[in-house]
Amino acid sequence: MARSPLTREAVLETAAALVRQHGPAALTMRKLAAELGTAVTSIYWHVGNREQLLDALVERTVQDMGAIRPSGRTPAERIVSVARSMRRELRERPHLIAMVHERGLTDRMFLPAQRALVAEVRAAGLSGARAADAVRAVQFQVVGFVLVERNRERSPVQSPGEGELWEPAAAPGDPALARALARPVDPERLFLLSVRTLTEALLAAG
Amino acid sequence: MARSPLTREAVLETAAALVRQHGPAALTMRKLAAELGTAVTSIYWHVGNREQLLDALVERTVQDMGAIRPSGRTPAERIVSVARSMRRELRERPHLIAMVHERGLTDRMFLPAQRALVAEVRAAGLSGARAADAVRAVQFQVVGFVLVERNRERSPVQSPGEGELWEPAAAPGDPALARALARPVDPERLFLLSVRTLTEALLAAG
DNA sequence: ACCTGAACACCGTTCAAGT
DNA sequence: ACCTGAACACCGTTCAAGT
Repeated sequence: MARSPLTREAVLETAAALVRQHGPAALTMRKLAAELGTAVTSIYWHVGNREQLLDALVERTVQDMGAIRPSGRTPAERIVSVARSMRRELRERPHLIAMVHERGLTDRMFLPAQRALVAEVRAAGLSGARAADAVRAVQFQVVGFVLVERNRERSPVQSPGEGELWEPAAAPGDPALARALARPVDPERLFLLSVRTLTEALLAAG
Repeated sequence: MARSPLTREAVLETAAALVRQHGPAALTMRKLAAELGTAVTSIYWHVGNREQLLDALVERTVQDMGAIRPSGRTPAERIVSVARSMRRELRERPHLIAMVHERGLTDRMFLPAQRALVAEVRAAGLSGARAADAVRAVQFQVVGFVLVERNRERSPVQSPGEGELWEPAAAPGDPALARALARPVDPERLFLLSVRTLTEALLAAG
């Protein structure tokens, strides 16, 4: 595909596509060059070395994160809605998000979401250091949950799975508990439960 | 250092040391061979290829995770103590833990901790699916928090840091909030606050 | 200003050959 | 049973040379 003159934008575009589909490990300078129909070394002229290329992709991702529109009737409901938006946005770009995270730009990426959280926390009557704690607790919880979830999906075959390890004997006198632990996790449900519980407890302190 | 006959144990030992100090990326078959004073290819005879070597290291780490001894007077206190133990164990082996996690063995690694959590949750009066939810919510929260924390430490220079972004103007009418958000996160404190809040709220439902 | 190929120093892995 | 070096196919990066 040796086409129109190579441009920084084109390089980033193709690189982003490669990462999105196959992860950052699949982004080699040589494959990228082949994809673009140029010599490997041309890439260096436009975007610098591999590290700088990845940095540029990350920067792009951070810019692309949309604004957050809270919805719901109470502050708690609106915080939960913000959390769900954060999770959705994270899950849509798993590879790129991991790279953003590795570069320590997660906070900057979540600045719009954080502003929304601040507003809701204040609306619930919290202020000062207490309000800051609540905002950060929710933010850590959401990002952490998505990280755990992502890794679980990457290798869904827990060996041996949680299941086998939780024979009824493991929770004597409570077969329902044993059965529940033997079932695979429903992440969506657990996420909602966790965020809702934490949020309501944090706001109740106000 | 061409010494005594090469053994699988020696290979794993040296490999683990390399990973512990410099991370998995620094573990190349050639460097490992140099460290051991053997030919690169000897490693393949003893532990197989690089992937299998990493798998073996992970297996070792999982086995090494100690048992958990809860402490405290109430179930909530004891759950928080379990959470702190989990966090400490995770933080002591950051690289290896990340590898365990990538291979989806986190659940198995935390089986002892999970048993402890189950016991405490039941002691607090929860049972059935509700108890399972509580256990998993705490487990996700702890692992997630440590993952977030770890990535933050790896790249402590948030650019621009949260600080600059939270000029007093950002939280109009609440300079204390703005100041609190401008300060760097105290992970230890935030961890305790988050776990304690979530735990107490989860147990209160029982 | 932009693009190129050759060359370098690194990888993981295979394999035939040694003892 | 254990260890070896040579060889292969892949990396990222530099650099002098082209237009």
